[in-house]
Amino acid sequence: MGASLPSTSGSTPTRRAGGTRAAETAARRKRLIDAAVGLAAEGGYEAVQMRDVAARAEVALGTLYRHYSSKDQLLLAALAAQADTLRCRLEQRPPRGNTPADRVAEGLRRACRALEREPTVTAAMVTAMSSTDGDVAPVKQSVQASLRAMIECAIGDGAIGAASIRDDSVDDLDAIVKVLGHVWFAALAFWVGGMTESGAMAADLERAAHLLLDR
Amino acid sequence: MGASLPSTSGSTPTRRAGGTRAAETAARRKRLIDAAVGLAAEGGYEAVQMRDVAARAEVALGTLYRHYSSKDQLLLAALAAQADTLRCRLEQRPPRGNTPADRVAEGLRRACRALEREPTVTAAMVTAMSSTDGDVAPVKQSVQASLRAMIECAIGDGAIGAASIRDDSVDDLDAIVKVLGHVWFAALAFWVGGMTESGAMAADLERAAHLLLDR
DNA sequence: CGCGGACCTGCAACCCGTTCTACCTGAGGG
DNA sequence: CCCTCAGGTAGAACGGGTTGCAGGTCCGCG
Repeated sequence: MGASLPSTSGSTPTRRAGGTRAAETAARRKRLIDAAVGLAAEGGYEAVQMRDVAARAEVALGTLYRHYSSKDQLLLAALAAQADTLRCRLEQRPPRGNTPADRVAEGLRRACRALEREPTVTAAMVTAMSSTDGDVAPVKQSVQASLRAMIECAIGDGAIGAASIRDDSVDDLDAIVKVLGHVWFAALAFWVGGMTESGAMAADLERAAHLLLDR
Repeated sequence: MGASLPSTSGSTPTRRAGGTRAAETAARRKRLIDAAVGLAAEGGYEAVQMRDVAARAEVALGTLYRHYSSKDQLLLAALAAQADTLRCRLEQRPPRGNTPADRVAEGLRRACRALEREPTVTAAMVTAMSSTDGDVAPVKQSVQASLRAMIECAIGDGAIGAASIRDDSVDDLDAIVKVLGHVWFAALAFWVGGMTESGAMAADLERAAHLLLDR
C-alpha cells in the first residue's frame, strides 16, 4: 500500500481541450455553475453540496472556494447569469400591451412562467438570494438591477420622456419600479417558503402592477 | 475513576421555584426564547447557537429541540411574540394622520424605529423569517398576519365599511395590504442583507404607502 | 536554465445544526 | 403501591459548509 504518495494525478491532467490559461479557468467557472444548476435541478438548495459540485465539475473543493467564496455566492452567480439572459430575452421581444401596467403585468407573467418551469432551481437561487451574509450584497444588487431593468423596459421604453408624464415625476416612476422589485422578491421568497401557491405569485405581481401603474 | 456513573444530578434539580408541571415547561419555553433573544442581541443570527441557547436557559440540548424543532422555529417564535406586542401597542395608540396613507406611513415609521432599536435582534429574526424550510411556514404566516393586522389598523378602523369606498372594492384594499406586507418584508430583508441603509427602509415603506393609498 | 508565484489537487480538520442513545424522574392511573 | 410514560439530562455522533495544509504544475521572467 504505498498509498500515501501524493501523486497529484490519478485523473485527467489539469489541462483539457481548452487553450490559454485564462480560457481554462473561465471554462472551470462555467463547469462549476453548470454543476450547481444541475444539482439544484435535481434536488434544490440542499442537493447543491459543495463537495458534489466540485466533484461534478471535476475540480478540487479548494478550487471551487477559490472562485466562489461560499455556496450562496455560487448560486447567486448562477442567478445573476440567468437574470441577465432573462432580461435580454425580454428586451428583444418586449411585451406589447396598451398601458404600462399591462406591459409590466405581461413581462412579469412571462418571467414567472420561466421561473416556475424549473421550480427547484428557482427555489435554490431564491434561497441564496435571501442569504444575509454581508459580502453577497453586491451580487444580489446586480440581480436586483437586472430585475429593475426588466420592469423599466416593460413599463415603456420612453416612458420617462414621453406620454405618461403628468405630475408624477421621474422620481415617482423610480419608486414604483423599486416597489415592484420588492414585491417580486417577496413573492418569490413566500412561494419558495411554501407560504403561497405558485399561481399566486404571478397574480399578486399583476395586481401590484395595476395598483401602482393604473391611474 | 468511577467517573462513568450517570449520577443524573450535579446541578439544580429539575424543579425550580415554579409550581405545576405545565407552568414549569411554560417557564422553560420562556427562558429559551429569552436566551435566544439575548444571544441575538449580542451577536445576531450566528451568535444564536443552539448549544449556547440551551446552556443559557439551563436546559438540555434535547429539550430545546423538543420545544422548537429548529433554530429558525425558535427565532420565529420569538419574532411572533414580538410582532404581537408590536401590534397591540399600535392598536392601543393608533396613528392619527388625516389620510389612510399618512396613518399607514406613521405606523410603519414607528415599527421601523422599534426594529432598528435592536438591529442585531431584528436581523436574526428576519434571517429566520427567510428560512425556506417548509415547516416554518405556519409561524411565518402568523407573523405576516400580525403585520397585515397592523397595516389594516393603521389604514383606518372602519375603512372597509366607511368613507374610503368608491369603486375600489374591499378586494382592492386587501390587495394593497398584501403588497405593503410584501414590501415590508423585502425592505427588511434588503436591509439585513446590507443592500440598503437603515433609513431607506422606512422611507421606501412610506413611499409605497403613498403610492398605493393616495388617490 | 532555474525560479517565483498563481492556481490546482487531495484531504484532514473544524464548527455548528441536528439527531440519536441511554438513562432518570415524578405525576397520575390501575 | 407499583407501573407507565411524558418530559428531562448528559453527551456522543452525524452531515455538510468552510478552512487549512502540504504539496504539485506550469507560465513568464531574469
